[in-house]
Amino acid sequence: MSTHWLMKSEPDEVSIDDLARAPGQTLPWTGVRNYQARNFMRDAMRPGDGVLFYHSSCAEPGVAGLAEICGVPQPDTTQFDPASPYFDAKSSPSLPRWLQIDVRLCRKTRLLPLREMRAAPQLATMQVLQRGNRLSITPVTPAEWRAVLALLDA
DNA sequence: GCCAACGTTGGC
DNA sequence: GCCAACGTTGGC
Repeated sequence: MSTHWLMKSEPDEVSIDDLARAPGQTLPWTGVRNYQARNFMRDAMRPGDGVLFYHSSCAEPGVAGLAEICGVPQPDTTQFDPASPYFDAKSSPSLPRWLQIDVRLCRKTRLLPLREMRAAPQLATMQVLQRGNRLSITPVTPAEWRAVLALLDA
């Protein structure tokens, strides 16, 4: 069982500063529309799991902070909202297709750029760095987690 | 804006 | 169940 994760967010949508400003520095992680990522939430995430908060699709992609999983998965509210870009007409409240889970900020860090991550041999196994990776949630091994923390503190 | 990689859709 | 077409992701 994994206890660490990397979660991608587009800072134009939800940035590390948005998380820092949120009540309780906690936000529901909504908008996941990939079954593999959903299944991680449903089957493997536990309260207290460590999260690398990653900024993607932006000028400076990379890890922007440390967070943790809070609570248990719930139906993603955006799937039922016709005004939301994440609306899913094929889902229904009686049989929700997509899940959200609360994420709480532990600390904002320096931006650890993707470029620097790629250059670190001890991070070479990270799933997010593998060719063609598109998953918005990926498991992080304890060794990878420690290596990222070491780079952040360096 | 480009484009490689990958997931999803839908006809058969 | 196959698989071609299409849409999305996300770094560059």
